[in-house]
Parts: sequence; structure tokens; C-alpha cells
Amino acid sequence: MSKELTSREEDYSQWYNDLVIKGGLADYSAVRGCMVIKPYGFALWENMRDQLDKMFKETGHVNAYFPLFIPKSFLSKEAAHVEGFAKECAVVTHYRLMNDPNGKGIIVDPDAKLEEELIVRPTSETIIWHTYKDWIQSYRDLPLLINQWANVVRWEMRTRLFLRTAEFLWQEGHTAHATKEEAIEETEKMMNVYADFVEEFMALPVIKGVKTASERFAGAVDTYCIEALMQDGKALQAGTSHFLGQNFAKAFDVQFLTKENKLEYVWATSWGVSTRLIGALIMAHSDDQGLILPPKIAPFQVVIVPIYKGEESKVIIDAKANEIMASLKTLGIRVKYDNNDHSRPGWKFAQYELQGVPVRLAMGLRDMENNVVEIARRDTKEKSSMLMEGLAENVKNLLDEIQQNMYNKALAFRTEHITNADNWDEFVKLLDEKGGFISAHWDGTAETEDKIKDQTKATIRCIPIDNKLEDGFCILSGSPSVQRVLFARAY
RNA sequence: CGGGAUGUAGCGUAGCCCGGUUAUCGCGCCUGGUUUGGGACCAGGAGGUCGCAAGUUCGAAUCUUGCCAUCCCGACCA
Repeated sequence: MSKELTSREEDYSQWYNDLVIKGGLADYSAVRGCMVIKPYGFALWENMRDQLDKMFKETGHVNAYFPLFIPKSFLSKEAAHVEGFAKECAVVTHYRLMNDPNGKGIIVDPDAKLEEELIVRPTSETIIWHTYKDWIQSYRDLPLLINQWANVVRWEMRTRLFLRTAEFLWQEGHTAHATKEEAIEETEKMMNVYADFVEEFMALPVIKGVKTASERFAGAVDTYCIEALMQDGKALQAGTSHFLGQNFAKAFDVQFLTKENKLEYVWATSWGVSTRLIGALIMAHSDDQGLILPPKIAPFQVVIVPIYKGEESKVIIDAKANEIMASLKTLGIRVKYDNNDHSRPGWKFAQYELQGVPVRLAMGLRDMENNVVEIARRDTKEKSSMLMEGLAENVKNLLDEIQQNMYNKALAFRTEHITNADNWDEFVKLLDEKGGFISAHWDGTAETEDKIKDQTKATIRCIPIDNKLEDGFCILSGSPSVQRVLFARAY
């Protein structure tokens, strides 16, 4: 852990911003609350996106694309939904600009006011369900399993690179089913897909669970989630999958004829993960030297840095490096050879550590004489010499080991930071001094949940799936409780 | 929207309290050379509406007022 829990929140913000900006992933832009994702950051997102997309397709989904703009009236059709999003919507009111008659630049043409305002989508349920109404007539049209990769806008009051920007990239799946059971199954299936992705590819263990009513998605019957733990002891919601019941079907009048020729409303789900996952990745794995990216999604898994004196030795090392690169590529390893003459080896070492490249190979004439390369792993910062013979296979194995080690380390940290609290004083003390998830009894009421949030800033992150039942008493109200739930302070 | 802070070159900054030559320093950038096993060195060079506007003054980066923007904390949220 690179930052102690006792240090101030501002220090984390600074640490985190430095990682994002100096690590070359993204930066603030000219637009308030919006970020520029730089090529390196986008390459990371693309790797994550491609893998997720593959997993969606393996579970029977297809991609489509729906409009960025949503007529205002659509948003208000589902009461809870509009209630949840109204406060953070960007609204398009006009469609034309004109030169200021007073010669002061350009102004909005007052004559170009839209009949009905358009909302820049904060999420796409409404426009999609409006469309689904036309697509669904019979049970033969079901299930409808569609995903879209898109950007959405939520006008947050306070933003943070990747974790909460005004505009962000995500995917949103929207499915329609003939039965409640099938829809619930889909909701759980996608939560599992997310969990598998985050654990296997991002090397980040997550807790699968169900949200309480107050943390539920606006318009959902049930919200399933995966919750991850960051190094400062705060939790982060890494993905959500919603069982929407028939709420949207009823709001948008989406009915179908069953085999028995009965007219019924369809059952819906929606699920999404966003570029916020990159924020999770950064906060969970990085150290004070910079990012540490899991090999499976790192833009470059290996960087080769040549160490040469003069043009003559450069040519020799280039040849060898190209040979190594070819053998690594044969095994599907993403490798970069940096023989840029403008910066020296030391600078490159530091730079690639900052950028979190999992493995670095350094090679000079001395190594070539001994038929070895210097190999350094980012996760543990260990350096050693590796024989040229079987190098590619050994690097591949090392990448697997790093991936596993990162996961194990994160898992050990999380395991260490799930703590039972059996009374209020213990609960508060744990939150303040240790952080992490706190497993405690709760009486099941929204009132108690609110009070706990007001007093401690901790929220119920989830009720874990397959939570074991256990009689006890609520830590705040003292009322009887049948199970523990997970509390944490969260991003 | 409340509280706090900050705006000076691409980035980070000094100067401001106490107004006075040509606005300081570092990084980065450009040119040439020497270098290259953990963020090189020497020499030369380019780069500025001091956030914007008004005011006070012989004179404003510096004082006054207004505005704007950004960051951090809070509320809101993925």
C-alpha cells in the first residue's frame, strides 16, 4: 500500500491525479468536468472494451447504436427514472448560432429554439425502450439482447478523472425477456460476466451483491453490483446490472403476444460498466512510482530498452532486439522497442515504470556477451538476468505470474480489510482507523441506513450474493437482524 | 450551490505584504557538441495580452472593485 489511510484525502487526490496525468492516460480538457483520454489511456480502454465485447458476444448479445439525444418527454415517462437523473442532465434548447448584432462574437439565435428540448443521454433506457416498442410484437421476438458502446453525459457537480467525469465512455446492455425468471437470470449472468472480467483481466477481486433500495438504479426493481476495494480503504462500485421488472415496458407500452395468444408486458434488464473501471485499476494497483497495469490489458506488456555506446553498438543491439521482439510477438505478447535516441536509458526506465508497463527488458553489449538480458518486473520491482534461450516462453510465464501476483496481492489486501463490527463504537472506529468493508448487522430499514450515512459517510455497498443468514442486532438501532451487510465509505 | 485556495511561458514557480530599469528560477522545447548500465552535461537560443475588465497613480504582476476560470473539501453521483 502506497498511501496510508491516515494521510489526508487531498493527498490521495494529488496522488491519483498524478498517476493519471503523468502516467499518460488522460488529462483535464478545455471543457469543465470533461477529460481528454490520451492514446495510451485509450489503448488501455480498447483492450478492456475488446475483451468485454467478446464476453458479451459469447453470452449471446449483439451490438447496436441509439441516438445521443433524447426528447425531454421520453425521460419523464418512467417516474423513478426521471427523478433519479433530472438533476444532472445537459439540455439542448437551440439548433443555431448567429453573429452578435453588437459585434461581440457569436450568440445563440433566439429564433432557433427547439419545439421540444433534447436531453443529452445520461443513460439510454428511455430512447431504447421507445424503440423496442416497435421491435417487439411476439414471443418470437424475445429475448432481445442488445448492447451499445457509447458516451453519456451526467452533469456532476464535482468531477474526478475517470472516476466521475461529466462525459464518460461506457457500454450499456438493454435486454427484453418473456418471463421474469429469464430476466433475473440475465441480470445475474451479466453481473457474473463483469465480475469475471474484472477479476481475471484487471486482477481485481470484487464482491458480488445486491444494492439496498436507496442505492438502487433509478427505475430498477433490483440492482446487482460488483464492489471493489481501493488501497485507501474506500470502496468503488465497478459495475452494475439491473433487473428493471416491467417498469420500462409499462412506461413505454412494450407488450408481446405469448404462445397462448395473451398480451403481456416484457421483462427488462440493463447493465453497464464505464471508463470508471480505469479509475478502479489505478487506485487498486498503483504505487508511488506510478501505474502498475495488469499484463492482460496493458497496452504494452513488455518494453525493451537498449543500452548502447555509439552508433556501432546500437546497430548490433537493434538486431538482437528485433529478434527478441519477433519471438515475443510469435507468442502474442504486445511489445514495444524503445531505441529512441533522444532519451537515455535511465529516463526510459523511470518513464515506463510511471506508465506501468509490466515487464522491462534492458540489453547492452555486456548482456549480449553473456547471452542474457536484464529483466525487471513492475509489480515487485525485482530485477534479474534471464538467458536468451527460451526467453519468450519465460517472459510469457512471467507475465502470467505478474497477473496472478497482482490479483493475489489485491485479494490479500481486501481479505484483510473485511472486518466484522458488532457494535456502534467498533463500527465507527473501524471506519476511521482501518477502512475497508465492514460487515455488520442492519435492521433493514432505509431510515437506519440514512442515519448511518449521515453520521459516518459510510453506505451499504451491497448485500453479498449467497450471504449467510445469521441472527444479530442492528449496530445502530439494536433491532433484530437476520444477516450482516457490507458497509464502506465509497467513491 | 456552500466553505477554502489559486490564476505569472507548454508545465511547475519567485516577485505581490511595502507600486519604480529589460518580470525570477527550474523542467521542457530548438541548435551544436560531448554522452548513454537508473530521470546526462556544456555552450548558445526561442518562448510572456502577469486570468479578464474597469479604477487609483507620473508609473500597476504588485493597491481597489467587479467578473471569469480552475483546484481541493462538502452536498449530488457511476
